Amino acid sequence: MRRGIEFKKKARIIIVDDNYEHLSGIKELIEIESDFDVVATATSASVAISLIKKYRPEIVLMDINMPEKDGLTAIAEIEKLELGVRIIALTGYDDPDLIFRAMKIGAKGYILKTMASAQLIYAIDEVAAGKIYLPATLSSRFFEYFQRSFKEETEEVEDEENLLNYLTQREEEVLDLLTQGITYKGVAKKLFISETTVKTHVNNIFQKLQVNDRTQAVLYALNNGFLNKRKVKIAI
Amino acid sequence: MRRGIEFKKKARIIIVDDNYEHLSGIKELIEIESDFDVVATATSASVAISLIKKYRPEIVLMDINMPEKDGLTAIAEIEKLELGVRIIALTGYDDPDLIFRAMKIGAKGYILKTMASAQLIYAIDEVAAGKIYLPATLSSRFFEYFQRSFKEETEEVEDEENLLNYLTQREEEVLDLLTQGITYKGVAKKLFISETTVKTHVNNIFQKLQVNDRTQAVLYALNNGFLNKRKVKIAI
DNA sequence: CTATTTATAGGCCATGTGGTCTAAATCTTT
DNA sequence: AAAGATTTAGACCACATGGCCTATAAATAG
Repeated sequence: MRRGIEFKKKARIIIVDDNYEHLSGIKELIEIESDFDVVATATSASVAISLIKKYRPEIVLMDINMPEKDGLTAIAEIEKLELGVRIIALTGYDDPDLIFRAMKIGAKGYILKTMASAQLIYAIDEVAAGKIYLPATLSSRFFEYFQRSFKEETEEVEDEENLLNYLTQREEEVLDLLTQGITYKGVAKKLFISETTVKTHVNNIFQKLQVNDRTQAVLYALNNGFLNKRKVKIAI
Repeated sequence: MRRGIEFKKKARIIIVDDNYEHLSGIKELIEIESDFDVVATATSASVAISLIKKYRPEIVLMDINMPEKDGLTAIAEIEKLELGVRIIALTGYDDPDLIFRAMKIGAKGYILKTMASAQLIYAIDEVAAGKIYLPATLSSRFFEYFQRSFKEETEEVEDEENLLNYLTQREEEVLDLLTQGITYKGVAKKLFISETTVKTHVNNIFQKLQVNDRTQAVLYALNNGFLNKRKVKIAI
């Protein structure tokens, strides 16, 4: 929109792809069809990382199907450097899990090799402008995967019998302190009750949770959303 | 594309909005501009839920800024019913947190009231076709929020000194068994070593983790990505 | 080839933990 | 008002746990 008025800095790009044919193909495409500046290319992730440190490009196009060090690991490593490099993942597969993982570790875009070249340029444009770019088809997949993984997560917790529901208020308080690694004495002091009372509560908790020591009780509590209960209430 | 050839079932829609003006506006818009069937409308979430149970619509347009029972809670409840209803969240705010939460609990679309009516129809079209629809601007926000929350999550774990790194392999094995709530005896059996050896390891673990009982050790391990280490290695 | 680390194991003792039983005061529910 | 659940508390006992110490074989590092 404001093109032509604002100063247009050519974004510098590094392309990484173990397939040399494809690499030079993309390079040419970008040089001809766009006004980005391809400052370097690499056919392996390790070389790419040193090049990135050297050239500090704005954008990295990263093939994530490479032998030895794979692209995802490379992306994670680059992100860790915190150089402000914006990485676009490039691959032949529209596997939702792959997309999800790439976005999770910080990729700012994800495009398929089969996509039209115009879309590649557009993606770079968007990412260079600070946005995140996923083609509509992929973002749909991403969302499905996202929702599915989230549903499983909450289902696991709410599923069937959650023995935590049988605990009384006081027992929950005691368990809460147990999950902080506090002893009988400590709990007694905090709740202003005697140590034996705490023991009684703890024994009742064990029976209700069907465990026989505090570690198992704490693990049960943690695995069954004891701490999450509050979090979920606030978060959703 | 295959329009006209395939049998076109009119998707049934229920619209929920506490603002009556707006509600009827959308209703008219849909009835005139699309061929969806608005089977009912509601101005409160609780009424909406009973209507949904009765009419079993394919699509629900849900305003998420409503008094009393808010839209997000309503969406969560409807999703829990597992009626296969596809919900589109409708609101005036493009708050990324709100978008994220809506998608998290299962909304299949999210559109702003300020958006053009054509976009609303398009969104319904997409969602009715089984896809998930987020306008480009919102999906960008969503992704940013997604990445940010994920980054924080991993940073918390990798941050600074992780005392777990000082543990030897054997100590990690022992701790692993402790995080499963196993006693000295059990650990000894599993590792084919004597009970006193286990105690020695455990004591060393305590010192390294700067704790003084197993519960605290387990909690430290869990909070500092002990179990995640493997997961992360496999997952990323 | 020594020095260090790691894994192994034992003893001793204080204290924490868990099992079981009883029981009273208080609060809910019917 | 009676029945039931919850919270409180005690006694008793077996055993698990944790602190502290020493010590040896094996592996690793310098």
